[in-house]
Amino acid sequence: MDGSPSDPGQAPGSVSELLDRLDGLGATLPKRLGQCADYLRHNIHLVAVSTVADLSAGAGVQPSAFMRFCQALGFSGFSEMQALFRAEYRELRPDYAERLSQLRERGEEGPEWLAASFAEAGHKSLVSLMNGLDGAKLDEACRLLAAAGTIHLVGLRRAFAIVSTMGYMLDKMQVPTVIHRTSGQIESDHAIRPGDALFAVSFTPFSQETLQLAARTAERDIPVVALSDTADCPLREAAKVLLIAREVDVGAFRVPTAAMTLATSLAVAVGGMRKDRLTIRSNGSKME
Amino acid sequence: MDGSPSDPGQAPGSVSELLDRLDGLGATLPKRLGQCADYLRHNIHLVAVSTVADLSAGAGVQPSAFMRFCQALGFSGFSEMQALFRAEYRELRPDYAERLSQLRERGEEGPEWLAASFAEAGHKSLVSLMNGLDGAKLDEACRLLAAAGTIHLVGLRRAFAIVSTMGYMLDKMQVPTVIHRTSGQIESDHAIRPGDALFAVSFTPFSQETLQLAARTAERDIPVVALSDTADCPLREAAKVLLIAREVDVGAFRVPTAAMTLATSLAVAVGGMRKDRLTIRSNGSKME
DNA sequence: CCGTTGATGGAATAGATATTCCAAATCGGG
DNA sequence: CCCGATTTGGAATATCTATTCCATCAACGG
Repeated sequence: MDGSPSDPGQAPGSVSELLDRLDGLGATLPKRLGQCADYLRHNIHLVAVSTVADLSAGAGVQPSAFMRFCQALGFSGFSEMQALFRAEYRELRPDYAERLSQLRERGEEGPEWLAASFAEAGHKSLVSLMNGLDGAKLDEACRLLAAAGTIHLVGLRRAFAIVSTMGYMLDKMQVPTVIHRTSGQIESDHAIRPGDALFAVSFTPFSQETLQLAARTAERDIPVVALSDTADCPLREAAKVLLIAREVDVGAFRVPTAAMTLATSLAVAVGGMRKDRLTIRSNGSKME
Repeated sequence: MDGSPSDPGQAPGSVSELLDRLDGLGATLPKRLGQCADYLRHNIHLVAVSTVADLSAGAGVQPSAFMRFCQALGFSGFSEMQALFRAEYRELRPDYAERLSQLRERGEEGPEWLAASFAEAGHKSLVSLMNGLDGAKLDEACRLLAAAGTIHLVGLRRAFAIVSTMGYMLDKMQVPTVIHRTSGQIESDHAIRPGDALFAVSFTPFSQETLQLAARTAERDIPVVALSDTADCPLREAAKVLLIAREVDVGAFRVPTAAMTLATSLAVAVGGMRKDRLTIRSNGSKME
């Protein structure tokens, strides 16, 4: 049955299985098939809605080469591979898009319509978050916070939800954390000591309290990591790293979906690095 | 050029334009084309990845009927219509899916990988939120809160981010709101007066403080609206309406994307209803 | 009840698209 | 430098999909 020796004979049953196999094949593929593999890895989302001609052109190869590539992956041909992507697409796909279109029939502005709109906005925010995300900056932010003694969090108004969540998660992971509420007193400053770090969150319009705390902390050479919704925010002066999460709005309102997602990722990553540090320090005996 | 009188001659330039036109055509369509319209409204997401045969079968009509339907919408044929959906799909589509697949190459567990995972989880949470959303319950929740004098919010730990955001938004919309922090005192109770309403948020594992405040408030016949991540949560006894928002997790962690989206929708809807109420009361003179 | 108009189903056709095939090119080893 | 094995490009073909056409059917007005 399976003539060629490297062919597993079985086609992948899901997209992630396919990606596994792609990784498995590694660099053993001939030049043109390698181009196909690269192109596929970077443009998975196109498979469901494109033709072999489109894809092969994108990869810079002949259709026949792309065909051979599909077969090298274990499929009978392109159609079988595409079926996989289409099936996955059908399942995961927003029923909410349908819902939105149904809701336009009976008047808008109701809570359900709002929910659908905010959900759609959330999808878009997440997409744009990932499109604009700078891996290096994120790594750096992570490193700074993981290296700190105590992590100080500040964020008011809309931003408070973010620091509240981060504070809760960091605390659960046993990372020393303080949430600052600048209720008039300036005493916050003294709690932030050399060796600590400050994570400041502020969206337009920025609260003076947050900006000032960040500025004073930076002046004392304590590292500040900032999260905002725009790159030209006053925090960029004080911050060693400025992360951006912009939300898609519905009317004048927005859900902090992207910011929340980014902040949570950061918290979990920092928690993970901290755990490693602890494990090493205590000589491997303390786990979990 | 355009022979038929009812044909606008111009094809829609986007999916939402298409839906507009669908609504415009309303019930003027003959039976079979009406079936197509219905099916399309409920299955928009299938168009990009299906054939005329699939869709017409789904709608229960002949391919030729579906063809006529596409033309009635102003397209030259099905292909032109499908192109629209495919284009929209290509644009909106998660680059983050690609990113995830690229990241599997160079080791996992880094912050960027986490962000991509949480983003994907967020997409799924939003989809499942909208799939499971009960419009009637949401309306009812909205009505109860809009009718209240002051809206009281309670939620601790993970839930605090939710009430914090709601409190901020309601306040911005000039809805009288109090966020309760049960810092030991029971005095919270006295602040909640007849005519008010309580919005209680609690996720597993539930905090006693929230549950108890909700229970005591319900006993006093003050309406309680609850938000949780599971239907069998202790709040269901006290609550007149229990809303559910379940999050997809990454490992042991989750971002409160769905809950945040639902809560924000509720807040905006309530704010809208309040404004109407105000406008009516003040005899239409106060607008903005 | 009949004739006209519009809608419908199904088969025929035109057009894409996937898939295969083979000659030419390339590569690697002796 | 040559020979065999592999890979490649492009054209030929098979398959599948969209699209049209027309005979039949239902609805409606006279």
